[in-house]
Amino acid sequence: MNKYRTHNCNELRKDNDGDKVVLSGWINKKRDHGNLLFIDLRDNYGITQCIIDKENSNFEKLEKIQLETVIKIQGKVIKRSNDSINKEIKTGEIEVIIQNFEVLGECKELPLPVFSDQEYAEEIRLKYRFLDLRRKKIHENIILRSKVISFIRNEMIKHGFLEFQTPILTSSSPEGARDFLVPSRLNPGKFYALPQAPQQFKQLVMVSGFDKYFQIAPCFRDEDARADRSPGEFYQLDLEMSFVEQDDVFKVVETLFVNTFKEFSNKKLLFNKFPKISYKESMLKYGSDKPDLRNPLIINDITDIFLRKDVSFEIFKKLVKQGSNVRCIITKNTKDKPRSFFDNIDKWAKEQGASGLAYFTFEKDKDNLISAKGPVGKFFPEEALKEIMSKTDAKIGDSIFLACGKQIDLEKITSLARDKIAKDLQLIDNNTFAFCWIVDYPMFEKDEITKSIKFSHNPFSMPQGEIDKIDFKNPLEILAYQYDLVCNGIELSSGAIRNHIPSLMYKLFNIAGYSKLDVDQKFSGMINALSYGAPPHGGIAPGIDRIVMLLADEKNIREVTMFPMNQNAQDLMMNAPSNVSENQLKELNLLIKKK
RNA sequence: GGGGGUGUAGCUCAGUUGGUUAGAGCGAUCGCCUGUCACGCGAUAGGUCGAGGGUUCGAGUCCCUUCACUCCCGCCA
Repeated sequence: MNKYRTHNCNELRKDNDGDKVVLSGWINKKRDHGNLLFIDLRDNYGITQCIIDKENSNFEKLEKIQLETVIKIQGKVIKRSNDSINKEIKTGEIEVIIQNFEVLGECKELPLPVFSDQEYAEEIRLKYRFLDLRRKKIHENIILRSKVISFIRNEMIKHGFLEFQTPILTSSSPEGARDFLVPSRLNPGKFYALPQAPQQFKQLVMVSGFDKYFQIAPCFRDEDARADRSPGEFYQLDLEMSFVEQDDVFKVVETLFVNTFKEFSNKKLLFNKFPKISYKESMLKYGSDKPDLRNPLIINDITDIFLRKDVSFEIFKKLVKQGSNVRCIITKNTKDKPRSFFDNIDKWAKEQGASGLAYFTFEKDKDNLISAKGPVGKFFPEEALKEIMSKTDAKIGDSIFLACGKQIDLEKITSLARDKIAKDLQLIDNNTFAFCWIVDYPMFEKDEITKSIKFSHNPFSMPQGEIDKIDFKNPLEILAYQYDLVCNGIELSSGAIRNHIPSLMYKLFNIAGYSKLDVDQKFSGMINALSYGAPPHGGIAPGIDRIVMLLADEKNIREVTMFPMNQNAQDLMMNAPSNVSENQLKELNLLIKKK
């Protein structure tokens, strides 16, 4: 028999009545009645109420003991009387009468209470993460994360994928995010980089003939943090397949996500077959390439209305003549909303840096004529209103919010407004997951500052269309087999069918300003491998942390990360990053520049 | 790099128009209490009001500077 326990703290039931047991765990809570003491003993599995009275010689010692001390108790299980059963816990029908106990791990006065639903400052939670992780909600989140990863791994293996590890110390790449660098001792002055993703390696795995690969892969990017973005490191389900087209990848991923989300959440899936939305359509209808499809509001472009002679909204008309566009959002049946509802949204838009949102409501007057009610309604005669209604599917009683500006600013403000208005009108069903694919990303985009052409996503993506018919003269028109998976407005994943043809790759890199020599030098491993018989291949890499975040219904990625860093990329518990000794620096041929 | 929010007891927070000795709950310590499960009751200790400077007869409160944490923008192929 194990000397620490015969049962865990979630095991004993009324059938155990009379059993002699040994339990070990943390003191979760004490309730001291002077001559009678209740102790809630907690371990990973649950809680068992233990009890001792003054007759026992251990009583005084246990009465003084600190919460969160680890103890072992020997005792006897007894059934609780009917009126003292606790239905909140699985062991609530019994309790253990303590006969003897032993302290296994002492506990100092706590810097934060473990038994409490209160929220605490992150700083103290991160410093004492081992205490924070004992708390119920986050403890369960971390267990969920483990189960999700196991489940995904099983599913992948079931579908014939092989799991491989790829190097953590690799080379710096010129594209993408900022690298974390590791100095090389044996190669003075040179550096390894931690992989931003195993992108090149997984392609090399395909070239090596392994057909289907996956990995729960750590990825390192030295960029600033956000609520849904850990600084430094995160995990991807990295996967790649040979001899596939885009739809083959989609099929695998959809099956995986539907199964995973059904297994770990009770929320509804809005689509079992994820809709595909082109990048262009998404930017127009939702103002974003990560639309929240739970939100029924849709953006329409009605620039043409402001070319009509009978419309007299001169501010917008002037801007339209100068090249601006007008986009709008229709809200259904909002004619009875108070003025303050509309004005609040206009005020909010101004706070977001826009010039505000104009609005009016479609009405019918007593002569059955359509009119517009609202501050700018008078500028729109009936015929113009009819045209707006047919373009936007608006009905009498609906309202319209209008924004005018340059396309990029319009996309930004209408996207934000779409979220804001839906939130105010409570249009979003929080009990739903709405997945979609965003497809047909442009291969290139124009850098607004330098005016040069650059890759808009992954330079290794395959352009669409027949290869010998691609119009390289108009690079901004070239679409790529590049796709994102989005759920509830969160970007979960990016992927692509890869370009496995070196000659085509040189052409595309040339457009982005890289010579053949540049490509040969910077991507030598890749380009070399693709020259020796590479299969067509493609893949994707869903973010594990964000998947768990959605399943755990958490807003912050640190709630599903066991030992996260803070916003300044510091580990407050381990004191990382830290200074190193002169000797270590010397070995690495490094000098620290004094300020 | 830029913008917003927060910072008061170990923890979570209150603190009015600038005005006497800065408060509460939890936790800690001590005492009372044999059926609680957020047990209850009483007492005690615990404060550089993030830091520095300024205005003022007087600053937790107003002003300036600065630090920490956090959210957002930039950034994240």
